[in-house]
Amino acid sequence: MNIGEVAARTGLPAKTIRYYEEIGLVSPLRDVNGYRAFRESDRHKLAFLARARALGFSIEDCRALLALYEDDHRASADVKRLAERHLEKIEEKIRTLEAMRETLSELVEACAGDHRPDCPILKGLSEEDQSAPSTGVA
Amino acid sequence: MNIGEVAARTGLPAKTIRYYEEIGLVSPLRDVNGYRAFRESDRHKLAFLARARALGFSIEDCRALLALYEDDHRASADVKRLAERHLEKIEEKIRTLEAMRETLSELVEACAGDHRPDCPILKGLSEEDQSAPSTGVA
DNA sequence: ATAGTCCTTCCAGCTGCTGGAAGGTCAAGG
DNA sequence: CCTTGACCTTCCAGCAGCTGGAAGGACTAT
Repeated sequence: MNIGEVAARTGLPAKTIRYYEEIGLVSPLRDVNGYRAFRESDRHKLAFLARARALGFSIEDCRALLALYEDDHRASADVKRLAERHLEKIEEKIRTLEAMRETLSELVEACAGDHRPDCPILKGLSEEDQSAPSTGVA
Repeated sequence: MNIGEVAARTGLPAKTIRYYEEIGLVSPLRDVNGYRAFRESDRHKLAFLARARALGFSIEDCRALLALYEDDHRASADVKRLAERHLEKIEEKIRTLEAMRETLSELVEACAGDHRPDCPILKGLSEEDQSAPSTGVA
């Protein structure tokens, strides 16, 4: 299988697949012409990665998940721990975004949105009394 | 005011303030010794930026907001449009993250998390029948 | 004079790709 | 045999938004 077919079948851009090879997530063979030759197992790995990435796992998490996936003697506890930590990060991000939404939607609602310069949004952003809210978002 | 004081009073790291100067968001004066000399107006701008960033606005959005803030003849409609577009992006991100949380928490719950290798999380990630979910997340 | 804390610039690196240039390879058609 | 076009290759640069560190100057207190 050439990279184009793998890309089509996994939904990953060819560029991304090359990048994953570069960082050692997959190691396709090479044809004599220099083209990457993907085995079924490579394609399978890449599909796994695509799904893990779609769930928001970092590349390093994906690497760990893949290692666990390929380890017959893994303990499901290790996988679960990883997933739980990730779940917490997602929930944290959701909370941060919801706080932003809350504040922002209040400001937006208060704004007339007409030709005049008076604007509660700008006013809210320039108010001195609130210390800069630290969202801790990455 | 030196950078240290501004950093302490805005909550922004000095490094970030230097970066904001580099990209033209603020233009502090310079003392004869080469130190940045921040005016009240600079500090105010930086506090504005800190709050806008905390609401998740991109740097370019912040630049636009700052320009509107300093334009006495702005129309609040312009500010509102910008904020609404950003609000939509936030909501989109929340939806994406909630979908991740949904899937992930199901997998986590299904996983025994013990010493055995059987793991619904890894199984879920390796299943072929579902095409790689496209979350459209950035 | 010295120590310690500030400040300066510059360069490199983080995540996870993505775009583009310059060029090799292959299959089909004339 | 030659060309066209679609594929593939490598390499280099860039995105956002900082962050860390090195190397060195400036200021304050003793």
